[in-house]
Amino acid sequence: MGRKRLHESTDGRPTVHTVAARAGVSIASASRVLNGIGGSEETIRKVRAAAAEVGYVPNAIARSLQSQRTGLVALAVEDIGNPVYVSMMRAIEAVVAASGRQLLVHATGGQIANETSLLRRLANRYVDGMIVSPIRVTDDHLAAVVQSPVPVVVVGQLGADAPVDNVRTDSRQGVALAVDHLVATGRRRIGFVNGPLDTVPGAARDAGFRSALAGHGIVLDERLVEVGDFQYSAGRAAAERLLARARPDALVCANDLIAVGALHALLAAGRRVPEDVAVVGMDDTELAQMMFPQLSSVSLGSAERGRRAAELLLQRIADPALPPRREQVPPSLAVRASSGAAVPTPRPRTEEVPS
Amino acid sequence: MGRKRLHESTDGRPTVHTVAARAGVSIASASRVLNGIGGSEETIRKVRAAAAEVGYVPNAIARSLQSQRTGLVALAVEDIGNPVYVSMMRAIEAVVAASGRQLLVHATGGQIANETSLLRRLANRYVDGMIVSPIRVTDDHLAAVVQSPVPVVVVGQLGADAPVDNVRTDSRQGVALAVDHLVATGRRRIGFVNGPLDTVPGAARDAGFRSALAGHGIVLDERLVEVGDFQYSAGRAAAERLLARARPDALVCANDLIAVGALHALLAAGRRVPEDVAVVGMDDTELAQMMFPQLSSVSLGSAERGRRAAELLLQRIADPALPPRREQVPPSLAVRASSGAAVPTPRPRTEEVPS
DNA sequence: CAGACTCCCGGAAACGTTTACAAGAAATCA
DNA sequence: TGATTTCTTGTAAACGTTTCCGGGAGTCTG
Repeated sequence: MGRKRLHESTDGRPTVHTVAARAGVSIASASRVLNGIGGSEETIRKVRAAAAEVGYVPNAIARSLQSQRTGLVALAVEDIGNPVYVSMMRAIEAVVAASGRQLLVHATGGQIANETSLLRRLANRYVDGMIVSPIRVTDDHLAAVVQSPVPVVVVGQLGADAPVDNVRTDSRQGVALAVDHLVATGRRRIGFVNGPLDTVPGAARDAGFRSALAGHGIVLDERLVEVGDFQYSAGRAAAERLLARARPDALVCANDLIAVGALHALLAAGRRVPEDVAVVGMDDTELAQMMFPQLSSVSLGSAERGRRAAELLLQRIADPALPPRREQVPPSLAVRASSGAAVPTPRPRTEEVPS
Repeated sequence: MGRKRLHESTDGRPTVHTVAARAGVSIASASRVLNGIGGSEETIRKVRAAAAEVGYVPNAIARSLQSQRTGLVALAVEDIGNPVYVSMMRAIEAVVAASGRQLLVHATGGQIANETSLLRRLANRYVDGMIVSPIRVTDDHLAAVVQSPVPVVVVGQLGADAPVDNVRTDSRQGVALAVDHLVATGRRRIGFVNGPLDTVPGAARDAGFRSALAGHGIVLDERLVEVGDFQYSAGRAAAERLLARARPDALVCANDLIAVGALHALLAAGRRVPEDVAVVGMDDTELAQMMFPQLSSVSLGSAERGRRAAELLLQRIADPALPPRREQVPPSLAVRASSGAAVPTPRPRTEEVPS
């Protein structure tokens, strides 16, 4: 009686039951045909026809519940407007796509609540695995990562010995590369425009800057240090504040967006780059090459870190029992016009121009 | 017998059965407590404790199968490296987040197969709805959109009367705005660096350029038209080819990335911007303001289009029976230094600088 | 104190799919 | 022809959750 109405809802979308009924076979046979395994010619024909007639499209959620996988992988980053994450994403995408999965990206906007909620939501089986690149880390956050039901790989620094797959770089050393280069080219009043100190990269870069200066025996003038956030306009504002009270002969910037902001601030203040002030950015994004003058920038290997993170993730999905691994990608410095000794500003040298 | 082992797998993660058994209540009660509906104090205490002890985390896939919704919305775009999609994404994100849902982004890389496969996969219930912004449209593609089991909103041009929610702009008119402006400021040899003609926006902008010139009675010199793709480096290469064979006094570029490439090509060729050649980009992205000189650019209202698309999507999710709607956002022109009459190049006027 | 009402609980159905298992039919082989 | 294998099919369990429904205990009301 009531039993009979089970899968005959007139309004809803067709299910495998609908198809099976229409084809006059069992749902098992229908499912098998639709998945291309087995079935006599006659059955195959009938099921295919029935499916086409009713416009059957399988429900991926139900399939995933059964198969315990979704074929989806997620990447959570702060700010997708930052080109460093774009290159990281492209690298991840390539690896993930090669494994037949699809990559989804979520921008958390730097709100930690947002990121943990994402972890709690997506990681609860909507995706087969997840790569997160947090810039702030709290205990709550770390707990969410560790407890996640699906594999999670972290790009960036995490608690010292959290049992989590982790790909990092040494951004302290990265800042040191920039400082060394500037000192070697004769700069002494080196300023620093950083992101927030309560972020992991912000803190690391601050420490790196101080220790690098100390390594050269330079006493840091605190007026040469300013903090904004990791965006263009805040970077510009921070640089303007700095320039209003001090006269640096070089600026190290905590990422390329800040560096572009600093470039604007400098030119608006009538300082020439690099003649009066050298500028070095960080992350070595596409943006660095798009600017005038082209920006020197410290590469933190974002594409490489993304690639490795994706590989770690796929390995762990294949074998969840693996021990936690940690990989490190070394920074390197790309010297371009913005920190060249006496390169004329507006005309980049041809060999530095991307082809 | 075998019946008893049902939910006692020793290896797997805890389920609501595990929690219920441990708390000594039924799964119904456990579920109710975990969802915060009903339950005596005693039951609530026991279930909460049991859940905490076993580290229970609900399986979102199973929940979605039951509830027929996931709380996720997807956005599929070509190239997430293009800042125009970043601003669109931000606008969408704001609307979607306000509805308590999460936004996921997928970059299709312009491969049409990729996009239809995404539609076929994600739209099959992994998400509650989807916004797609295709630049190439095939019949197959259109069929995938129309047949999608979940609501889909298209940003951009689609077949004339496809029964699909659609938010578009008039990019022909957008190009006309640029041309009108250049003509009004005395330019006559106006070149055009476009994206691929087999894309919807590429074709529309080509048509717009030609008809705008014709509207001013200017005969188009075909050597002033060049095609690349919508990326920076291809745009630069295209501009170089154009400059090698013609001497424009202005360049209209089909988007801001191309415009930046053109800027490089011009400066590398020793032409001053805007004194020798005026440049106008398209999309009015953040990038336009980051360049030297700051780029004039035609805004196609990407943020507004995103916002409207998100609203249409949410409305349709709430009521799938709505008739298909179409909205249009008018273009507008932001004039900056790159097309100013005689503004000195390196120093942008302060009022044009973002604060 | 009987009846009505509320509250809490457990059994079981339901979401839509895949798949283990067993049984029946057909084909092969000795 | 009888036994064995192969192929196809259908029944039903399973994935993990939510929720309808009915029953039982307790409380209120007249």
